[in-house]
Amino acid sequence: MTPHRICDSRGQQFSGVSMDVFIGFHGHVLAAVQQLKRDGVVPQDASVDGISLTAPKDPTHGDLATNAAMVLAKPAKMAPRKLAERIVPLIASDPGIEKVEIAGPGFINLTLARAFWPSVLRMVLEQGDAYGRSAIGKGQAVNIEYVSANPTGPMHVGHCRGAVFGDALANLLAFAGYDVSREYYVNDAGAQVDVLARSAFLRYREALGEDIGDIPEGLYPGDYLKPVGEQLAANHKSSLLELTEEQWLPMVRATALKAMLGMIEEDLARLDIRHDVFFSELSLTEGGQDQVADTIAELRAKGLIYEGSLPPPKGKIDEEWEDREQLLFRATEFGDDQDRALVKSDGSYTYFASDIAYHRDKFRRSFKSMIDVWGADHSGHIKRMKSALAALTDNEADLDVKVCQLVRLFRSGEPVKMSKRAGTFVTLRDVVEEVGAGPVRFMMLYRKNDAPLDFDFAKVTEQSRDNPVFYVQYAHARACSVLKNVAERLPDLNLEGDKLAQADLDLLKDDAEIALIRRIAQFPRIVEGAAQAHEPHRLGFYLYDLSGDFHGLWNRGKDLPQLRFIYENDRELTRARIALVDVTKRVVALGLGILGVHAMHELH
RNA sequence: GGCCCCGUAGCUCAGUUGGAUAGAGCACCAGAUUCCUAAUCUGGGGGUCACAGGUUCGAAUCCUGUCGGGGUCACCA
Repeated sequence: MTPHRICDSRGQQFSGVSMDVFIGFHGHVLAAVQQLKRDGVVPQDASVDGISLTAPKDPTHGDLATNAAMVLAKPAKMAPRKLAERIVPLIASDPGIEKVEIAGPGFINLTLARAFWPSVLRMVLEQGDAYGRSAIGKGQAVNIEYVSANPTGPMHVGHCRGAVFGDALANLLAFAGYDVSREYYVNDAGAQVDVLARSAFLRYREALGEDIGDIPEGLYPGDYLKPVGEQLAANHKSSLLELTEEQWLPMVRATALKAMLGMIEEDLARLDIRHDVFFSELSLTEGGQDQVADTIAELRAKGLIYEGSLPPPKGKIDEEWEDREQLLFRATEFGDDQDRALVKSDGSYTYFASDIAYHRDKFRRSFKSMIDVWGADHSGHIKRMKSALAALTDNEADLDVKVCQLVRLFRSGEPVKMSKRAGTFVTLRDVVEEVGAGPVRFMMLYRKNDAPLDFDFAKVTEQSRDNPVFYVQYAHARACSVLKNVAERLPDLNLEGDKLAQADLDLLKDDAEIALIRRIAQFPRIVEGAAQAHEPHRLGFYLYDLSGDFHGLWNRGKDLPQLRFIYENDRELTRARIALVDVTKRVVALGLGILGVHAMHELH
């Protein structure tokens, strides 16, 4: 593929397929391999799956490198470098490729024609906000379940990371061409919501004028239940007092649940998080049906359910532990270290039992691909959940459980102490109000999900290079600033819309300029890689690097005025550089958009 | 004791799913520095990728074992 074909193809070549600017060259390498197969140099059945085409870290290795010769050396029974010599002439003829070299153990390094890089810019300008979008998802439906915090109170910081992670991952997958459904599993069936109801009932009595004293041990003490009590008092006057707990509890519970969910939705909205579906656990067993029982029956039919007793828990001695026969799922058949209980001693279903039914329901809603975002304390449950789902769906469903490790809060290096009992835990709302949604989101994503994360209130608002939030936002703001300045200083320079794409981009020759373009060209690959690995943090690190290249280029203009973006002595060159600035700005904004962070036009 | 995660520069962490001489930021050292509204900038030193085996053309990455740190371990959610 030549550079010209790349920039001339408007809808066709890039609609529906990867916008990776290197994809054409990859095809080229594969075509060369096909030729060698026809020539009998490489056996027909040799796999080409391992052949990659990547941008090497070291620029002296060219723009692109392929391992094709090394991968095929064994099936072809040839030394890698010998085989490389056969491949080289087959790709060297492409006019888009300036130089082909064999290096190291058998890498084939391609140096692209200098004119290729400006063509990348032109393409990005034409693609606009579609740049980097991918079709690898093929419209496949993906269900991503995240947050799912118990509806018994406001969200605290602990929920924050999973919430942001799940939301950004959902954005990312949507950007990569998946059909994403965002789901919240509402645990409205367990004992904790009865506790919620009793706590609300106490507040109801308080609202009626009764002195309730201290909140008893075992009930939720938070003030956030006072409005619920007042609402109950307004709706029912004192009538609930006449009823038995059995009678009032369902009513009070429903009112309290609705209030709690409303509060949680508000908290999430502060972080720009909105779910498509709130799935009620209670709904699994309501309305004359019992999906949990159905689920257990299905598993029983597969011979995976039995009555038995479990060995006592190891590690700590639990006084209340009693040996009893219970209904168990054969998780050990799937590599779990124990079979798992489905029914509690009081006869109700365990959380696990409901959760299986819930995942079965997702599958029945035709989601074959599911992602769950869990806190680290639930990691021990992954195996049993996967086991149960595999059993129920005959391995047709794919479940990826992403575990978010703990967030440790700091204030200028000092750990923030939190105690639920003392009521000193930091809520999600506190954090967002103090530092803003954007910084919270970015910091929560600037780490691998399975590594612990330190969150320092002072750090996220610091204006320096070691605060990535600021550094990336600053790149965007700086680009905006340059665009604004050029419009003022050179008002007759036509920079509107697609005029920018007509700038003579070949004038961009400086190494720092090319380096920035190379980074921009990586964007679609980063998106695809992050989407496939379910790792949004890669995007955050990419944006930091991209911002570094951009700031670096700006800094060079300090010493060398001829390298400044706005160079009044050369209007055409300025136009070309403005195109580069504009594209950089767009890519930063696109990347931030996927992370769910609003790109700022000015910083103060 | 079982299972899961982690172990990379003095510190905090990346590492394109197995690629070439392992990279950033902070800190440290040496220079430069009043600016296209904006974080000062440039360069430098610093590593047995916890350890030992294995897999192969090639391992920080995959497998096994050891050591160290964290989480979790009937019924709760």
